[in-house]
Amino acid sequence: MGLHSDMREKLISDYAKLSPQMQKAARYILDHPNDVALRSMRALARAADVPPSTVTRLMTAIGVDTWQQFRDQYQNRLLDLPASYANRARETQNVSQDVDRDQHLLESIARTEIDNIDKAFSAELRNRIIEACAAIEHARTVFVVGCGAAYPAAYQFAYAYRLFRDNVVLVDGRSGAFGDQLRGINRRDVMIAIGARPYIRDTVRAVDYARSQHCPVIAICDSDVAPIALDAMIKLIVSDKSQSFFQSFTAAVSLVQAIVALLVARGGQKALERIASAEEQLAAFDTYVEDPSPTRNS
Amino acid sequence: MGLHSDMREKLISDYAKLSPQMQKAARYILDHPNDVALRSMRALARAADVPPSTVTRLMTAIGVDTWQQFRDQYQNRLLDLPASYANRARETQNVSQDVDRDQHLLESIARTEIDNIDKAFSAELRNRIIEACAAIEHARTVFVVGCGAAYPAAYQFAYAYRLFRDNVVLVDGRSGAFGDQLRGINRRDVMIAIGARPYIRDTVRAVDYARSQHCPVIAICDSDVAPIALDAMIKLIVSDKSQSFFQSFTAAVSLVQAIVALLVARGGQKALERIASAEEQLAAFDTYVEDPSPTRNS
DNA sequence: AGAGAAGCAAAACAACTGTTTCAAAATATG
DNA sequence: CATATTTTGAAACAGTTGTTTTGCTTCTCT
Repeated sequence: MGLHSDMREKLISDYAKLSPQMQKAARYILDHPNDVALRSMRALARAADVPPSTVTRLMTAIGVDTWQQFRDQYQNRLLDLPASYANRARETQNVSQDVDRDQHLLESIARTEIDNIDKAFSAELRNRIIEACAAIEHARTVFVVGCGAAYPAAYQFAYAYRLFRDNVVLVDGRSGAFGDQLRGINRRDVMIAIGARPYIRDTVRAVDYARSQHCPVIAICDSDVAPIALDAMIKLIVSDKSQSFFQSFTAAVSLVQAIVALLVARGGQKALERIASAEEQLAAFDTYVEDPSPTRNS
Repeated sequence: MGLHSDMREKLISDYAKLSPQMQKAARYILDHPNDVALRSMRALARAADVPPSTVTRLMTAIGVDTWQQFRDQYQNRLLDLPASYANRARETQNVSQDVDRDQHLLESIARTEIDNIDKAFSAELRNRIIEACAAIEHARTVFVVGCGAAYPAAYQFAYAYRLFRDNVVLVDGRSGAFGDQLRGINRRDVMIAIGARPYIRDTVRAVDYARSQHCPVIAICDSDVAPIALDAMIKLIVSDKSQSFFQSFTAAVSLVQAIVALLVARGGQKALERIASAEEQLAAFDTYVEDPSPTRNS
């Protein structure tokens, strides 16, 4: 919560009680918080025209054990939120050994997942998501590829998208060769490829083929240099950090849902009508059970 | 002008021509730009699992004289970022109100998603997750059911779980009737049922059948009174709130991943060995594209 | 006025920084 | 298959890091 402002307030409240030289140092720090995050202590001392030892003494004077503790707070401020999660994760990792391990693992997983999603919706990514939507809207056919652990995300997109558009093909290689499903792909289509390390050969091959047919690719993956991201028109890089051996595709699923939601929002009334008719159709097939009670939130 | 993106583009464009170890380093840098700004070169090399000399070599390979030049760009980005936020916001506002609306929608989606996951890992739910793991560990066979939008979560569980246990059946009704896949289910098994309103008939029927055979049910759903949650041994209620017409299964996917992670953690060495052999098998089938280095999260 | 305390900066310190060197290992080439 | 080439990591390096120690100065108070 407090983060770097804890330090800031300590400096301000104790300012009067500090010795003149320490005040000089404190003042410089208050005026140049970024120097704390990015430069060395000695460099900062030089800039503040104070010997290094004064800065160390200042740390003990405001009740901070070490310069690194102090600096970390200022670095986290620069990183905005995400890093503070990581720090908390580290803290709790140290405490965990004696307390309930399972509980702690779950807490740690939750933090990581939230962090992943947070990054997936960063300002940078949001702009790319909007670009991706524009590309999808103009495409003749949308091909979605995702194998193994990435399959849920691919499926999710295809399933939701099909409720209001019928120009989507889920390339799953299930019904035999990929070739069948990719036949006729060309520059007027768009391929959404989802995958993270380790990259599955089938996915890479599908992307390569799409590219060879000049079909633009929207890559949802874990790195700018992932095989499926090379030469992609739009790269949506999501974090797949995970506590387990197994990479997390939560952020990818979330991202894919967001794309669909945005497409619907941009589609306006027409999209909503199509969804309504799709639901009617499902109801006609007796897909759903009757569903008496409304949702009741606690 | 370009600042840090100059460096980024150099890394990406030259990536193919770099040696494997340098690629590893380049990749880590592309994925963790903040580490460049805030940590030391040696610390970064350690995190990337690469000797320091490789990083230095990488610098010369991409035509940068010294690490400091490189780092400075990344530090500047960190300093410029907050300002550019405001700038971009203004820009987009001028360009079009639609883009602005899209941005807001995405922000709102992100908040909702994070909120959903937060709830999925509440203290109450964490205890139930641990109970669920215990039940799964003692089961003869684990049946997983999830239709429609819930299918990704079900698939996710089955896929990850199968990497270290072979007693899972993904009940998808794809290969004909559900009946085949549920044959022989009894009290020694456990069924994981995933679904939210509107409840899909097939899922409900599968749960009813399991219950009739005295098979305990772990229900992952949106309400205590969902048809699939009735008489369930363990109910894991997740929020599926969403900005769109379409409920979000992000939290369910995340929860399911957490269960698997916890099962592995509790399985200890034996589970890890099984995962290793499963991965070997996949490698033998030439599933992955060559990508020598193992996943390593920092 | 001088004993005592407080504030201060220079120097010493061990640990760590980024970089270069060099020999071994891996890979390609003939 | 042997040879040439590249790729690689351990060790060495000079410089810098944050911190502690040391001794000198400056002020205070009876």
